Amino acid sequence: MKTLAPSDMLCFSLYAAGQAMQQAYKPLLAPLGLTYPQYLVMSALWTEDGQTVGTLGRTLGLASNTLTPLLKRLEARGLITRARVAEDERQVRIALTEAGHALADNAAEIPACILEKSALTEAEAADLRGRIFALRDALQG
Amino acid sequence: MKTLAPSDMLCFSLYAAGQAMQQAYKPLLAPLGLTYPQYLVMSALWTEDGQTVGTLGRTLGLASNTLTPLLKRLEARGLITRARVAEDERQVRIALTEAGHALADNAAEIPACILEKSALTEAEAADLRGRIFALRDALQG
DNA sequence: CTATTTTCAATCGTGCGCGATTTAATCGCC
DNA sequence: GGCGATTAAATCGCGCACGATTGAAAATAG
Repeated sequence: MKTLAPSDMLCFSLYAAGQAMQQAYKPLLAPLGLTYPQYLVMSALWTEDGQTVGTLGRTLGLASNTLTPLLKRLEARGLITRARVAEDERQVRIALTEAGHALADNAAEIPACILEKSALTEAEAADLRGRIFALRDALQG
Repeated sequence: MKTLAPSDMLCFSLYAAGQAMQQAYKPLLAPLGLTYPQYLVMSALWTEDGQTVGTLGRTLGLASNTLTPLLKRLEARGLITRARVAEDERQVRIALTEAGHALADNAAEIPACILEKSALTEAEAADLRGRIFALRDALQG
């Protein structure tokens, strides 16, 4: 059994494309002062404000050991607030500040820019996205 | 313009699938004592031994600031050697030790295991790999 | 109603990724 | 041959990811 070269590995294609994607986002996120994982968190909050750390983690596939420091940085920037939930003091609710909410406007053009860089049509991108999510589901199922 | 939820983003599918892939590899790599990036480096060396740090970096899309510490760990484990190239003392050649070469046998079944976990046929996996590499190329082109 | 178990977030340590800089060797040009 | 420019690797610092543990709050069992 010959060992596969990275260029023949499905896993490496994901690894390399994921990094290329982060590089593609970098110049678009730099004006917002966000890293790529921070942008994902903000996107989740723009979609649904007031999520708990646990809900955010389930959405993004991240645990508190990753999210807590990241959220503290967003809080330090004044983009979010972190507060214990009254009904269940174990949970921490993340809420957008006015500045955090306003940042969505500055990020509005990013998806179109990325789609353009990807050289895919909207339909092709949606199809590929579906296949990749299916792969993720199969891998962790 | 409404902001996209992570689940509607092509970038997030890559991000999430990449992490799921690493998780899928983890139990297979644990017996070898390798992390996933270390496995990619070893795979590159199993494919072509004696590469320089720069060549490895170009193959994997990693710079010396990532590779140097990783390679030092592999060297400390006795899997590789690091030596300056005589004709050009700026370069460092990475060579497999006997142990490093032998480790390929223990890793021989990994690609088949991953393919099985992915729930794809070989042809489907190859097609998806091609599309994802094409996306990477478009993003960094 | 107390005791055990479970759940949620935070903390700690390790290993990537990468921007920026440094050091050293080689190349190009004169 | 000498010298500035380029190239290769290493170093430094920061921000993720994640396994493991901790501490506190809530749910459950007895």
